[in-house]
Amino acid sequence: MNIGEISQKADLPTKTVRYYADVGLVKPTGRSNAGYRTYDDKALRKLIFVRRSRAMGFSVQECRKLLSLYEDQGRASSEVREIAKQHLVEINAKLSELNKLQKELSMLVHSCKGDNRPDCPIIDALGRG
Amino acid sequence: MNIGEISQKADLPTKTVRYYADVGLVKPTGRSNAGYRTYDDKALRKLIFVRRSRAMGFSVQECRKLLSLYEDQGRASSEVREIAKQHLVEINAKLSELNKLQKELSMLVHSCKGDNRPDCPIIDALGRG
DNA sequence: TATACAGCTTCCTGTAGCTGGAAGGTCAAG
DNA sequence: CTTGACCTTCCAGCTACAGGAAGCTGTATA
Repeated sequence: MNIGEISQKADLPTKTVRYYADVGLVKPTGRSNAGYRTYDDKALRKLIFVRRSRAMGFSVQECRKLLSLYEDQGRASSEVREIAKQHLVEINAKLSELNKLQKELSMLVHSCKGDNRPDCPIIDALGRG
Repeated sequence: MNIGEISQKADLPTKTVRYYADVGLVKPTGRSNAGYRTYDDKALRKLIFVRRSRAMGFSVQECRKLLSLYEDQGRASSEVREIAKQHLVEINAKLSELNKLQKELSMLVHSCKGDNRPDCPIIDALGRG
């Protein structure tokens, strides 16, 4: 497979596949005579794995680790679980922060009449403190 | 005020204050003979306004707009409200995405025993599809 | 066979919002 | 006079790519 084909199958932009190759996350299986990157089905599975991991919010670094565990038939599931748990902690933190933000901002939006007068509780709230 | 003093009062790193000056968000009031940035109380209020806006998740671009509205005594509150509302939409989108993620990942973490055996539902889930 | 056109290559730049560091000038205290 | 804190500019790096230029390759068609 050339990069275009695998990009389609993995549902990733070619730019991204090339990037993953550059940073050594998923390297091409080989090169054609003309220098084209070539990929096999195993690489495809890896790319899909990475896409899904990224969609789960794992960083490229984390994907690197997860991928090596994915590859390693003898790995312990505890390692994977640790990464996922840590990630979950971060997600929860972000979630509660966003929730706070949402409450505060929606309160402000609702308290603001949004008319032509300059009186605006949103601006006032941002200016205080 | 020199940059150090205003940074403390505004509760922002000097690097950040300098950055805001560079991008023209909050410019120093003037320069001392030695070339030191100098700030007055009005600039301080602006910096605090920006800090709070950033904490509310507004981008620097949005802060630029909000700041000009903050400065403009004759502005209509509807403009501010529009920005805030749009921002709220984005926050809500992110929130629901994160919620989905959280559910999925915590399900995976709970279904994974995390022992020394290589059998791992997390990896399996990432590998499928 | 010429030519068009899609697909591939590398390399460079830019994004957001800073942060860290190097090299060097300035200011007040001891 | 020296020390040390504070300031300056400039340059690099961070994440995870995206956009684009210049140029080679592969195939289909006139």
